[in-house]
Amino acid sequence: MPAVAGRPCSVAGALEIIGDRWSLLIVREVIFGNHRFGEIARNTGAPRDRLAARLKALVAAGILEQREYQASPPRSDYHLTRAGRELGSVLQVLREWGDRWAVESPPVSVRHHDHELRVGSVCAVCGERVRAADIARSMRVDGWDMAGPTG
Amino acid sequence: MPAVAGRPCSVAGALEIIGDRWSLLIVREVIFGNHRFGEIARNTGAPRDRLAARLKALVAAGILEQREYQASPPRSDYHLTRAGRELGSVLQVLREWGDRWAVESPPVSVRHHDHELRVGSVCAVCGERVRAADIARSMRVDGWDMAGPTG
DNA sequence: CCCGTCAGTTTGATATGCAAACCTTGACGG
DNA sequence: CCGTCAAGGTTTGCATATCAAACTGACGGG
Repeated sequence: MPAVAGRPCSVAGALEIIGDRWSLLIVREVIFGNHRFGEIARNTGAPRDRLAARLKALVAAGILEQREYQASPPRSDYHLTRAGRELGSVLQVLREWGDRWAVESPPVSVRHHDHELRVGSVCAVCGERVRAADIARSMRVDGWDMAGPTG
Repeated sequence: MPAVAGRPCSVAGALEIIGDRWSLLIVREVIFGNHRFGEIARNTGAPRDRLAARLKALVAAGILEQREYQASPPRSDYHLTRAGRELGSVLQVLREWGDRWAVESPPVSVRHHDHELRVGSVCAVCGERVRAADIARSMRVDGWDMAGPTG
């Protein structure tokens, strides 16, 4: 019996960690250079108790690390680990989708050299642009195929 | 006063639409070719009432469209719109992150031509690989900069 | 007639989310 | 001293959301 219901899948696994209402916004703020509890609370709009709980969970999940920047009274801020930094590409893609479909005009400008950044997906192996037609999926775990559980 | 608290941002806007526990798993299943209520319920593990509510919301948000495949008794299935299809790249990136950080070994294999797909980000404008150091951000809305509200 | 399928809806207990107030340590001002 | 303020949370009390499981209603087959 699997630990969780539903198809075993890395997307589900990822969402288990960062798929709540505030995690990605927290990571966004840390990427933006806002490392302190108060800054993150203000800029995300998250309730303080939720934020405290999520920060704790993200530290436990290895996405953030907590650094004490003064000892007395104890004050700490939050920095990205490698796993956290790699969420940057998730945020980029999500931002582009949001720019197109969720807002009227992009509220945040992202410059790349001297032009606006627009991310595109390529296959890192062959360098080709990724198109749905060139992709084939299959399940690697017993008891599942693409249609669902086989048992 | 803004409609929602927190920084105005496309990521927040996107999460407003697909940032709940089930939406991306629903889209995943539809991409996988599972279009019916029962299939999606079984393969995501979502409770049926939540699923019904999310499907309704995703249709309203223009991510899915509902098609009646028989009239009596009325039965419909769900298909992706353009906006929904474009969530594919979000899922790809999220899957890669999950493969690296959320699971022990990738449960789903994605083949591109004759090799395993690994997505990489490039700038669609200049073609260069995207690196954090080449990126500069700024807010386009009054009252906010990268540090937070200026008011 | 009875059973099964499908797409939801209803129900009732439980968990989660929220805003706001509160706590603690210390710095600063008078 | 005394009051006030800042930071980083924690506590409280209430409202809402979520869940599993049972139910509905329209069919179709045997």
